[in-house]
Amino acid sequence: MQKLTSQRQAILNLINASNRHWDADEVARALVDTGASIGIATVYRGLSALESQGLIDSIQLADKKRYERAGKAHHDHMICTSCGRIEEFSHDTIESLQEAAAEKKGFKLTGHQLVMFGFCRKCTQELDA
Amino acid sequence: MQKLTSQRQAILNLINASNRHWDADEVARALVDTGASIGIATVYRGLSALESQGLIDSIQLADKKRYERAGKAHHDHMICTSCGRIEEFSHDTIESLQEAAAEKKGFKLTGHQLVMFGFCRKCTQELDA
DNA sequence: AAGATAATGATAACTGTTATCATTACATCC
DNA sequence: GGATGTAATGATAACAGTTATCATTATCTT
Ligand SMILES: [Mn+2]
Ligand SMILES: [Mn+2]
Ligand SMILES: [Zn+2]
Ligand SMILES: [Zn+2]
Repeated sequence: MQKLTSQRQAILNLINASNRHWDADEVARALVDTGASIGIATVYRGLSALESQGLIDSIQLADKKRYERAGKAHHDHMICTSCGRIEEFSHDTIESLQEAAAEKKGFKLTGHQLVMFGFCRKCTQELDA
Repeated sequence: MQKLTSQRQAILNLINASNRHWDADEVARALVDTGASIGIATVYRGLSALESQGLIDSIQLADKKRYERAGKAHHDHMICTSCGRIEEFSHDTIESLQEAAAEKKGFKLTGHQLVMFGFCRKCTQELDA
């Protein structure tokens, strides 16, 4: 991929302008809502092109892939199964212990994904009330 | 679910008899190969019924769900992206640091999944050779 | 043995995603 | 500026994994 078309520019701007974790459909709808014209296939291709340029990041959740802006330091995710809120966190010790665990098994790591599920503070309070 | 049918028994026996991580299709084919007659829908229903009984465990990978026998202690997974090998590991400190990270964000954890990707020892050697 | 209920299996339907392919937009060279 | 090669677009088909539908069958309880 070489051409940074107006569609891909629009996708990139949208994602860069927020801290959300977008799925392909949300991106498409948000762009169409601003009056842009973009096909869903173009969104999928654009997202994966932008990701392989390193311009955006992604996490693969159970059902679908979600994209977020790049440039933040590495982090993992905590997902509220009640309201869908996605919280980011990072923990250097966890990261290095992962490396250690891999080494112990003779694995050469290329990546990892740690996802934690539970209830965010707000949802916990609402459920307790 | 209350009825332990021959089909579900067969699924359970198959999974209990190995350390593999099975997807639905593999289970179906393995059972058909032994001469059993079982529909793919029944396999899906059986797997999820057995899981909610706690009789088998699962991990949700990017593309599909995989089932393994229950009863092993909690562990996470390391996957070789070259040969598909799935190695299990557990690390108490990582587990408790996860708890700590969640608490810091006000999250009440209900579960988590840590998957590491890379090259297993064998594949690393083959690639170096 | 009956009756109630849950499971089965073939298949349709659904979701997220990639492939196809004709058309369009860019960029480059003349 | 115009021809030409190349990559992107968009509508839509296809695909994988999974769940839903529904008539039929098996299992459990009395
Ligand atoms: Mn991490
Ligand atoms: Mn763990
Ligand atoms: Zn929440
Ligand atoms: Zn390997």
